[in-house]
Amino acid sequence: MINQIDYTYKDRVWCGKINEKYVNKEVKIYGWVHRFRDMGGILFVDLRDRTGIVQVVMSSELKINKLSLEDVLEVVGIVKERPIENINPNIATGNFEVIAKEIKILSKSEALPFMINEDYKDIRDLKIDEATRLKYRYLDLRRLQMFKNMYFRHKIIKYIRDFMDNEDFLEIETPLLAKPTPEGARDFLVPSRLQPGKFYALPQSPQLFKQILMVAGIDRYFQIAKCLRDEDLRADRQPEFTQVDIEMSFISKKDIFLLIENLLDYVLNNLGIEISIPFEVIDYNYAIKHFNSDKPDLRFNYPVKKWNNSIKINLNDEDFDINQAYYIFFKNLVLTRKELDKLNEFLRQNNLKFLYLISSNSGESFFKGSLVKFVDINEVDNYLRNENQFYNGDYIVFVISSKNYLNELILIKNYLIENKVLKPVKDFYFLWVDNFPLFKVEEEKVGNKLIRKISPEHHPFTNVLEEDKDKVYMIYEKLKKNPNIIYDDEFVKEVLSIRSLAYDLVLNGVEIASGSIRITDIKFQKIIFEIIGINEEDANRKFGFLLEAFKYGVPPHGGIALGIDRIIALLLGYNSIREVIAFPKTQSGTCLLTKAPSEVDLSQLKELGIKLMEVN
RNA sequence: GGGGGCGUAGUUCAGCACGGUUAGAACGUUGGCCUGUCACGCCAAAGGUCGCGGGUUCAAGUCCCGUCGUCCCCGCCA
Repeated sequence: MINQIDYTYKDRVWCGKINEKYVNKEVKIYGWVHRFRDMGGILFVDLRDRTGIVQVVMSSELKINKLSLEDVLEVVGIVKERPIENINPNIATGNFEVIAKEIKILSKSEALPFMINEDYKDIRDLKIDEATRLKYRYLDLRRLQMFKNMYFRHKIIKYIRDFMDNEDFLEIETPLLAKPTPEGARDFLVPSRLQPGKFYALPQSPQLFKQILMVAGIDRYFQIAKCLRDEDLRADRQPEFTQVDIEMSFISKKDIFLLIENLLDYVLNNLGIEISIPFEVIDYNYAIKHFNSDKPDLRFNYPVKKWNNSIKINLNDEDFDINQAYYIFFKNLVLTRKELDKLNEFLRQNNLKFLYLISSNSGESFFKGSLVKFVDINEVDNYLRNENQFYNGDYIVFVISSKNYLNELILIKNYLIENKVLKPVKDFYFLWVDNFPLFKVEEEKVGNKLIRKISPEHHPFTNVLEEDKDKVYMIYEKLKKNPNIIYDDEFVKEVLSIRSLAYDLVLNGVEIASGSIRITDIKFQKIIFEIIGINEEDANRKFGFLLEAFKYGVPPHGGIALGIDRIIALLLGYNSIREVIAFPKTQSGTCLLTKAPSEVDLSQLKELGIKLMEVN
């Protein structure tokens, strides 16, 4: 019998941590049968726990029942150093093995729905359908890779809490049963039994509560907060996701930037990732103008340049307008023959007009591509030479054009990135995008009429850049005089030109945080509400408690929220945040493990006063 | 709401353009052999409503229509 008396969880010896200090000592280990090799008289078992794998050697005298993959074992044995010829350099414990004295099968496993011991060499290429993985998520999570993801996530959150605590922030839990908010994303609704006909909403974010906490004098708040939005899913969007929600009083934008830079520096350094702070800051307008994006990926910074329309391209194609022609210039881009062929194929398939320069072995360079017949090569060559300081035969140039010129150029860029032809200037490129507009103007078709509407670009509590404040009063007055002025394009331009105190943090072209300095002037807040079409009555009904709170001494405050799922996925190199979430939903919002959402008993509905109706 | 990809053994895939043998492979599973393997090896076997429904056809995994599931994208996500 295995002696249990003096053994506590503190004495646990992990499979992956067997090392020289255990040699010739008796250990008790627990784990799952990762793989086994039955040689007849001797049986090798790779026993796995979350830390790794160790080889257990069993002689035939042990007479244990037949093993299956993923049986749960308790093994008592002596750790031995392996003879040199038997060392396995592929695993961390490869110098050692456990010679079993006693073995207990704690639990048997049936044949598995998919293999989880496949993470070796070329078997790594085997892919399991994600739906199958999600249905048996507990098996999927047993894989060391998935455990590492969960561990990384745990550590990130732990270091965030350490840092925030150190900076005098309080973690405060805000309610999950909250007030429905008609603005923004669709709410998940929760019917109230005690008040039939009324509903709670699951919070899209703790926004209003954290601002109330500032009024409450907490001053520095944060929360690892679940946020819930009933919108369509994507690889980087789940209906519930986690944010590091932060709010501070008596600060400016600079303080938020500083805090987040220090936070990420601290957390990532603890995880062995070096980053440089402070992060670059670019203006929203600059980003849009030069990258056609409010979240540019500056790991691959290739500016788009306008084509000089005096350099003729004699192409008869109604989609091609030389006055709309742009080109992108990839520095130091050298393609192999194979890469070039693949790129050609890609460009042709996407029907792109292009021209590129290649250099031959003899040092000569010449142009190729679908536009080559339609240009004067010498003229183009001279032009590019003058325009681009570092022009030489190693460079490749594309000229394309259409109404969607930027999208097409970005398509090429993305293709080159995906095929690893373009190399990132660094692994993790953080970037602040600052001075977002305060408003956006949306158009909606009602019948065959186009309705224009002003709405907040960030959210209605976002403050304005001080020097643009007068503009807000101006458009407010104009709208009051004539609500139809919204259909005047000059007026819309004016509305869009108003800058806010809102900012995003971008990592490798992905928005990972978003925040703003808030409005604390009740009068100004009311004007904003009016501009975005929320009248006084609506405002009081929806946000009256916030306006009321602001009457009793509100400190200037602002904050930010970081999307933890996205950050972790990016740091670990995943496109999908599902790889870093233990139990994610599919694109149709179902949990394949539990089959949620599901139908409910009629009695449950009755209690809530809810009757289902047909919806087409 | 829209566009696209995928769905064949437990798993990963081949077969489908151009319809025509008994639908194959690898891994896994089951049984057997093997005392130094480590992606062990060897021998043998079982395992399929080709997602589901309908249509075309003498004949459908293969062609057509619909539907369901899943993945990617647009819309949407203050």
